[in-house]
Amino acid sequence: MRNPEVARIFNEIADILEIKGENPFRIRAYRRAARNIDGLTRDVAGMQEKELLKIPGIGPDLAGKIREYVTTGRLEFYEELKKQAPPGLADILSVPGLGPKTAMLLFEKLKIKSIDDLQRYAEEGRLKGLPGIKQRTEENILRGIAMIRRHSGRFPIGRVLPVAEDIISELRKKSPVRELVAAGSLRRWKDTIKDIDILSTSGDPQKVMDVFVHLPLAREVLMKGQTKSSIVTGEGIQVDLRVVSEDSFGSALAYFTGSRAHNIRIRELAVKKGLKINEYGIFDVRTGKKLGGRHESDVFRILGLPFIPPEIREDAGEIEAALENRLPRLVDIEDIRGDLHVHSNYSDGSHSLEELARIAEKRGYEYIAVTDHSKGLGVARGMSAEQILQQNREIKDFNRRSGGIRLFSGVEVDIRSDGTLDYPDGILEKLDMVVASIHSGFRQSRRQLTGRLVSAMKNPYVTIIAHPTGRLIGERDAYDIDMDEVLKTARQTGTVMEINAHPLRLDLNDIYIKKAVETGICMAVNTDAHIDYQFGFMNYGVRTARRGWLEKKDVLNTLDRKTLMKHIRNKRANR
DNA sequence: GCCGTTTTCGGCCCGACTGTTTTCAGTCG
Repeated sequence: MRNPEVARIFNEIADILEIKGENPFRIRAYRRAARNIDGLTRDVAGMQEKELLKIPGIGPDLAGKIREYVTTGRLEFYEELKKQAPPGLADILSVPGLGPKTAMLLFEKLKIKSIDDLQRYAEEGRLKGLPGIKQRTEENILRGIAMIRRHSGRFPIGRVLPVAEDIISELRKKSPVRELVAAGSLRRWKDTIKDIDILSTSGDPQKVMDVFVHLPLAREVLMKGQTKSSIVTGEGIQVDLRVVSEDSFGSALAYFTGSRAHNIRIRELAVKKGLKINEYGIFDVRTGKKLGGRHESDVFRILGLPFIPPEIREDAGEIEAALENRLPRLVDIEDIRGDLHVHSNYSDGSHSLEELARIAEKRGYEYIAVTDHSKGLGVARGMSAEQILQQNREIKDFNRRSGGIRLFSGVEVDIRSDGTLDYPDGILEKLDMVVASIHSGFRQSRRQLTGRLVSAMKNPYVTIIAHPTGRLIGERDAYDIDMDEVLKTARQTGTVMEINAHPLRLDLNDIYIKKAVETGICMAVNTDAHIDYQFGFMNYGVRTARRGWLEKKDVLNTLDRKTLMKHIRNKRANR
């Protein structure tokens, strides 16, 4: 897959062009192309010019550049550009408050071409005296450098959401807010978040701003204005708060939910219809009359579009789908009837089977699958063959007694480094369902890792592949597998792919989910819960599923118990 | 550099805040 490479190069080209002060629309064209290539499920290396031209934002020029790069491994235009602006120069654009104009100035006047250079000059007070730079700017640059040295920028959503909830509840208690919601990438449920955007309405915006910048968790105040302020929390997360009037709330919410690329497309549509959209409302350009803005739905309605759910507002085809009235009907948390991957105290979970059943019942589930670790996973107190058979008997016994919730007997069987499973088929066939996953040998070759998953999927008793890429957001990269091959095999064998809802996993991720949907395979959204509160992770999983355009019909655990069992037996029968 | 029910040229989303300015450019989202 060459797409990430091509996307990176286009982004770097955009950076350099920006520093050179080129036409902003040309720069935007490169960035848009980069983004669309990155989100593509097909490899651009295998596409002919004609197919490339069908990608939004790719015209004859960029199609040619893509072909040049994938066939020769080199892009002449890019090599030339790098000679004109040193590659490190683009890095200093990551310093907050420092943009392309300043970068060029610093390079021309002082030959600064890296963040290290910049820091040295700033510390020695040698930036002062350049046009537009005085004491204050120098201080801000040093603060900015310190900040990016502390944090790489994006945080897993599971770490950010609780912070946002804290801030929202504090503001509710201490300031005169009416509406108060998180917007931005948090409302779109991206798996990683750069900053928290909060939107509110209030009769006294100034008071809200005052309370906000004095919140105990505000370590630093980046800016404070009449209607907009920014702070940085102790964890290093930037939080932007915006206050608007009640009758602008809807348009402001649409605007601050983004994504930016989505907004630009929406506003382009508006311009074509003689309308103007900003955070204050939707206006008729000719008469200046305000047509709406109180409710977010106004924006879509006035444009003649169906409502687009926040999770898919990425300019990744949702605008086209809306225009043609073929938006997906996304799966909803209410559709989920059970969890097919949870652990008990038979292995490394905290609860007994009875306790798990009570927790699941409280959530309104019809069933859960108890899937403890297999013996190979010593660290997780994996079960011996005797133990799992014992557990199986206990589950059957429970189901006989229980009138309500149903427990499925299962296992999270380890896929060993040679691709074999940790239990023989003779044991697996006694269980209702089998979840299989990789827990070791992450550094094997792409071929080996792919082969392990493929051979596990070919086992008729393997129902679900759990956390298929093994990534831990911010801690461990996905291991190197050929996802096309894996999805193709899933399709052929009738194996289900998991969307692991743990907020550090969210694996498969949105991009792969979309690809899986296109491949036509069935998925399951599971929490992998080890303790009661983790059952609540289901929402993260469902939101991620929605980002991948997943519909209810694609999700195994939206089925009723009988249909679900039929699905599982189907694979076993087709061996 | 892309794009087209304003179609092969001339557009391309829109506004808030900061710092250094005496009216605005740069940056950000």
